[in-house]
Amino acid sequence: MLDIKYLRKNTDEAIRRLQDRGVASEKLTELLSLDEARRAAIRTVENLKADRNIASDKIAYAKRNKEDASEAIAAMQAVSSEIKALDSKQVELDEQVQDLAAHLPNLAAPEVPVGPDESANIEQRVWEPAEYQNRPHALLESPKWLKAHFDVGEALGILDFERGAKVSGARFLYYVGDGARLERAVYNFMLDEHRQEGYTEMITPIVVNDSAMFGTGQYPKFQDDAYRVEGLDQTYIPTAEVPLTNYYAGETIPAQDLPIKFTALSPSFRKEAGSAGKDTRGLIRLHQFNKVEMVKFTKPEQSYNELEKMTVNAENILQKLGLPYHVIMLSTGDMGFSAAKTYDLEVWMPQQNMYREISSVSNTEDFQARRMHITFRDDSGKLQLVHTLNGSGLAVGRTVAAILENYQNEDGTVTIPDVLRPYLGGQEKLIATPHH
RNA sequence: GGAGCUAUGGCACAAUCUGGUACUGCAACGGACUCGAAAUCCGUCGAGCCGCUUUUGGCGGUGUGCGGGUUCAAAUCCCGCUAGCUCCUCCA
Repeated sequence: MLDIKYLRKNTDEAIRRLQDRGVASEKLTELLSLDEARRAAIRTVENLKADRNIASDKIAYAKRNKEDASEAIAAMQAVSSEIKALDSKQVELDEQVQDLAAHLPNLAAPEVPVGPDESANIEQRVWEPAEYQNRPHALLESPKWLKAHFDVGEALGILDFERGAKVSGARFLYYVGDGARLERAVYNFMLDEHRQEGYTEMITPIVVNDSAMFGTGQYPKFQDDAYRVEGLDQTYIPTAEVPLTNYYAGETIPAQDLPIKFTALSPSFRKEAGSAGKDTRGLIRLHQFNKVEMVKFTKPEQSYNELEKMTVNAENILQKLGLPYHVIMLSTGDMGFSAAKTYDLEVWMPQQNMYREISSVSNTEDFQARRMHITFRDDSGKLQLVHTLNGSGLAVGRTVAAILENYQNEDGTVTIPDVLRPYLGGQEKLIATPHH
């Protein structure tokens, strides 16, 4: 949620910055004129209420003294019904203002490139492991035997998309045998790394209420992509960002505790509405996938420094796994609803011959904190909104996909990255094995 | 799922039956006393949100778990909900 006072005072600037985010200027002018009407209604009704409070005191005083107050009561009857009518009018305006405001995206930080979509994103840096040029799939022309990750996984018998579809539907799968073990190794590795970096490990609810979904900005605008539990005020989380960030909803955090860092593994559920036909095979786009998430609560002046650190925390995972990637800064048109600034990490997929998103790290500044009412007391004792950040560290399924594609060998086996071997009993390769 | 009880400042509680300024204590803050501190005494103390404003402040509105209703007036009466506790039932 944007600060309505900022919108009032800096209307021209706000219009321009919202246009950068693809919001028509009429949305803001409509909001502000409703807000003006709302404040006028408040002024009127509050004057009446002040009168009523004084009159009520007089009536109470008279009653205590056994005097007749019927004339004053009769006069107040009219005032009271007027207040009632004006009150409901004001509540109506209030709801309209809230509803419009709740649909406005966050404003982009000044350094974020302005553009309509991903074409305006800016590459920040590229990384690849030192020995990468020696791998066969790093060649300009990929060898013929190079397979897509889902073909590698199906040939090894460790990914079963057919039975996933049979039991649940399209975009669901079973990990089988070493596939399940590899997935588990990957997220255990990620959690251990983040814990060493000072993140507190959490296991969160994976079903949350509407207020939590509103707090992080998924609701009310993006309900269509959520797995809502029918008949209940509850939703399967699209990311652990929701329960992790809402942990402190409505609370004042002791200032000396900031910054606070959480990490959690969780399944993530997304309907992928509007993605029909895209990435229909493999681990890239599923209705349910595992993700290790990082969340931070910071003081305002810390948040951009912490954003850089969190991005490095995500990059560290890819570097230790030896997976090539690049970091891009998303443009105003490509960023998520709540973000003021976002870095995406995209991992190299050699068979697709392109980078694919594997992590997204964002500073939402006080946008989510205002929706959730998360505050701290600054040095002068005043309440201030915290800043919240979130980032994937990383999407686990996509990491498995990147490993299968980047570490596959000509004989169909997959070499296990060094850092994962301790999590797999020292195993060095994935080899096709029968299972039941 | 069933029954009962509970929800009031940072904490602990009173007022609820019988509607009319939300009591008191602790904590906190300011001051007096003191070389200083403790103790004692005096004073202040409803967080947050909203509106107005001449903006280190002032005035007003709201605010007794949440949402409604009745009433001139609701902590108090009525309806619905949520959370916690106890018992029953069920369960990994």
